Amino acid sequence: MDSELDDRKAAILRAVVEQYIETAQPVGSQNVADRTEVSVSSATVRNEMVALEKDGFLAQPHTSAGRVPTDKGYRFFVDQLVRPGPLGPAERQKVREFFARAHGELEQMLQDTSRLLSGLTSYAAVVVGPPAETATIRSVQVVGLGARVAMVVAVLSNGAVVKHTIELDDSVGEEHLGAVTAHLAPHVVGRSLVDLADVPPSGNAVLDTVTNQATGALRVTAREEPDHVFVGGAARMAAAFDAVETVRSVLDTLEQQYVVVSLLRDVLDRGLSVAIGHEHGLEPLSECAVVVAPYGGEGGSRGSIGVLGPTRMNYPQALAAVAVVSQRLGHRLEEG
Amino acid sequence: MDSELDDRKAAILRAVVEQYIETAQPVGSQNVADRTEVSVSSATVRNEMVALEKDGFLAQPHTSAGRVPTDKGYRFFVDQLVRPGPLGPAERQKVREFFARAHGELEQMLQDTSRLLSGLTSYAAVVVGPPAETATIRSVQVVGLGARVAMVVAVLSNGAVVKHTIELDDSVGEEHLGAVTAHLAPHVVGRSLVDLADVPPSGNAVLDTVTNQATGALRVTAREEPDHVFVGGAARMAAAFDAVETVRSVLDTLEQQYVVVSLLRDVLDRGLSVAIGHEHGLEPLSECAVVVAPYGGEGGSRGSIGVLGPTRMNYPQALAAVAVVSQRLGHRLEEG
DNA sequence: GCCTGGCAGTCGGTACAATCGAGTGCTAAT
DNA sequence: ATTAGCACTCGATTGTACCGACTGCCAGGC
Repeated sequence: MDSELDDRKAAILRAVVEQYIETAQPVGSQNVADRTEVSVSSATVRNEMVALEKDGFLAQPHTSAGRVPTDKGYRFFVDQLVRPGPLGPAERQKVREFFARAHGELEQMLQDTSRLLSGLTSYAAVVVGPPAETATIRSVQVVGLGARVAMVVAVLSNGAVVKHTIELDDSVGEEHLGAVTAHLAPHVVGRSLVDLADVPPSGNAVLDTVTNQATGALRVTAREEPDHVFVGGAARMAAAFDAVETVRSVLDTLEQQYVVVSLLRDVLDRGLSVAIGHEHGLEPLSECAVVVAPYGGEGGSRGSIGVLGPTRMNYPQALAAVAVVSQRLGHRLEEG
Repeated sequence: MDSELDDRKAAILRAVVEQYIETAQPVGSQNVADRTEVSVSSATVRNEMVALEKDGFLAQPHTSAGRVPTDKGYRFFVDQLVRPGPLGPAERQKVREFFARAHGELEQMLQDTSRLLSGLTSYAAVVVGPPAETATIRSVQVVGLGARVAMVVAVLSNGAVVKHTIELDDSVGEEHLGAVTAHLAPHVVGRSLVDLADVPPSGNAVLDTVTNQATGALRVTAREEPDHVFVGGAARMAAAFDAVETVRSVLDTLEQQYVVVSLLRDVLDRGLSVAIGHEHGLEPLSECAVVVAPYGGEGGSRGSIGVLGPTRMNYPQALAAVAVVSQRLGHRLEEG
């Protein structure tokens, strides 16, 4: 394809993208020519611009307006023209402070992280918790709640807790549940939720029934427990767009957590760290770009974080923020 | 005060409010006079309107425009002019179906309930989970996670699970934790998180230290565990306002969960079920109204639900939806 | 052959005036 | 006390003119 551009075209494209990101206004040839990096006249810039437009990197909202980058233009920009970009000192400081006093529970920390990331970039941020598969069960317990209902609770090695209620037969009394716990625990502790073996029968029918219910419940949590998603700074999307209808549809999508999760997963699976406009298939987000990164090392539990903003987002900044936060978060989770 | 209005004034006020709720346009005297309920001329309506405006029930955006209800006008409307209002058959059906197949975990169900309520009203909905105080501990366990970190997990009678990590001394081994659990459990099971007694010392220094850490951790969860809040349909706020800045500030407030919780609590404490505009102190929500109801009976765990919309919300519908859902949800939670 | 200055042309945005019309307040008549 | 009528207000709409920021193209210059 034509994804090669000579130096001058590249410089012009860069100028347009940077300018447009900054001002949100179509940028004209004069404007570009004034930049020191481009030392040709506006007429020459215009000529190059028609070429860039023909190749699909730029577009014109209407005749006699400046040019605006297309998705393809942004793509070239992030792929070829942009280094990760440094984080400002103020932001560095924020990150440092955050991780210095980051404390406590996994979920709370992930939620706070999404707020941090949103604050750093002033876009919406998403943090997907580590999937249950990667953690092993440290402890399991069956607890009676009411007359005929009990709850299976398992503590995982990454500090998450999963639970699921089970319906009991009338014949099961509180006293059986302790036995079930005792019988069940040795066979599941140390394993992951996804590779639970069947527990060998004990001979006692009641006990075995409940035990099977419990392992079944655990398997269910592994399968249908939605990956925990934490969205921070959704309100900032309102500031990023001025069409209220766009805001609505973006927020609407953001509320469907599984959509967000699979979006991030898709992007990562395709080996990308940025998806722009229509590149991800989600129509309601076609005016958005996402910057994604996995966190968590090989050993520990892996998850992903992302920033969602308008296609004209500040890519260098977003890339830097996502990179730093994912790295620090990964470290943090590994040390427990 | 002047909170008494003769029948005609009341009828006119009602007409203005209903019309404005429907069209979002200032409503004029002619428009009101055309209504069958008001059988006087537009001139008379005008005369009454100046009175209503002087008394603060109506306002004029500018001269030569129609009238718009003030917060006080809405207040009179909901207090005097509106019966709870029936739920449409389609909505009834939605509610019925929802509770018919409502299943599983507490948190999931509350989240889904917020979606339901939002769907019924097409405003944003908030569900605040039952506070930890009302539930008693059914089971407690201390589980080692890493080298020097353990987790205290307690299962509550309402099906909630609270957890908190504690830092261990080097000298504490995995084998101690079982002993701590055994020593701790009898003294806390059956009690509420808020009235934990100190556990009498066992004589073993290490064991007692960890036990105290564990009870401390439990107390912390009771105190600082934020009430769980579930917001549904926040995106619908975008459709309710056309000023993007309003949308932003409302969403921003909605993200600060503790603000939302205390808003609902405040309203209920004042014995209200509706708070309009400036009646609740939150400036960013001054263009919003909330309709609130507690759920959960005397015995069971209590929480609250609410609908957040523009001041010109459809009060009859919102009141009906909130009433029905809170009642059904309460029943549902009592039966477990 | 590539750049560039110059120029005609396009088109959105703004400023201004005229007009329209919904709605008001007031008054006089019933 | 009610109402018909009327003068008046003022936002919204329309039309016009104009400005200015662009573009595309062409002809002349390096």
